[in-house]
Amino acid sequence: MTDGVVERSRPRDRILETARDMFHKHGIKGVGVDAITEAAGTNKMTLYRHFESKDELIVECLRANAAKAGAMWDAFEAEFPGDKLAQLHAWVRRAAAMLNADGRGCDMANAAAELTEPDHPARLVIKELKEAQRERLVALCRGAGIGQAELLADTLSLLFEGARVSVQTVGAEGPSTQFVRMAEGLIVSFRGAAAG
Amino acid sequence: MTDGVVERSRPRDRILETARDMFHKHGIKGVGVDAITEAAGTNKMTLYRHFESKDELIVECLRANAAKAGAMWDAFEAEFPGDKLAQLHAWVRRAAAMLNADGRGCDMANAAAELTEPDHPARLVIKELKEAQRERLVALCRGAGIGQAELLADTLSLLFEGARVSVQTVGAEGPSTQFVRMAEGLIVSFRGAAAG
DNA sequence: CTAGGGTGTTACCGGTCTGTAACTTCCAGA
DNA sequence: TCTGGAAGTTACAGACCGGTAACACCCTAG
Repeated sequence: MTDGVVERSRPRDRILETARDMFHKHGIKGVGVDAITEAAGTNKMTLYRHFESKDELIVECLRANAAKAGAMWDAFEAEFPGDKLAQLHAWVRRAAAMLNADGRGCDMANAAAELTEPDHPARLVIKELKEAQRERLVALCRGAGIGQAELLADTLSLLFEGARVSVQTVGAEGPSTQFVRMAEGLIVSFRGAAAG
Repeated sequence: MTDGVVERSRPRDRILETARDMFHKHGIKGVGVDAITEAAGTNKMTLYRHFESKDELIVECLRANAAKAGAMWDAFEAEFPGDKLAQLHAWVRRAAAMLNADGRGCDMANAAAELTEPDHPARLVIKELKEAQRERLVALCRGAGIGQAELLADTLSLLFEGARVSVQTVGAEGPSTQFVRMAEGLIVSFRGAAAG
């Protein structure tokens, strides 16, 4: 009931969406396939007809997350076409909004914390997404005319990543409240360094 | 065998130490009490004579981590008595060393990712330790004569936290390689702001 | 030497986990 | 209306989980 999301759509989509939601809320190892299928209004057999294992379901969920993240970046470009600096500021606002969304951190980071086997198929997806995110942030910084684009991008991404785990450990009233100020200050500082 | 640590000491200590090690490596939900006691060279009954539940064992492990972290801060004070700026630099070096220690992130953050129940006893320990760490970092920044001590401390702590999850997701060759440069740059920048 | 507490051993409980088999029901397209 | 595939249902396998009971052992303090 609390994890509902049982709109009428194809079972595979319902399972995927429900699993994403429940993994996010309760962690991957904290949710069994039975609970997922029940919340999705279907059953275990149907799940195993569409996904060959729970691990594959996990991977598919993470891929869906990656796709959603990709769409976010595209939305920035659509909203401020060509204006990379404006897109960078949009990213900061968007990141800050995520911090206040709920007390859970990044699904990718959480999955990496749980899936400790070094050759787990999910680790590849996680790494790919994180590297893609970094490249897009670097591209924004570079496009915004910032000299040390990689360094700023890495700094901003570590700050954001840190802020997300901070809300998960000490809550939304901790150091993460300063995220926007930090990020904006860094952007100003790096732009100043490029100009001066 | 890989998770050995079976020196001859009192069973309780062996269990605690082994559990800490295995929780760190494989995650909390990824390790059962049977595996812990076997690696500690003892048995499940002995575990339950010293800890009333797995949850209590978890809490005790996190407390041990907190104690070790506290000792680290005391070591800074012992090495550079009174010189808060030197202690701050020592913290940066120490933090960087932790990044290259192994691919696993902060035990507290990982535990927070796994233990999603909002009233889990471990969450209190996690929050307390993180807040204590923040206060000690703020004290160092303030003692070093930095004007916006809280802001610098929060920035450094988010950077470090982010770097730890970064090594866990993309590996040690990702953005975390720039951690020292970022941190030292920030310290210089904040000191300059105080002077000017 | 003896008593007693800490420890080890074995077996077990009820529950949950991922994953499968065999069968029934439903529904859309021809 | 017929048919074939997708979906639902029930039951189960085999493993593991946290936690407990009952009992044998050993080692040290008195």
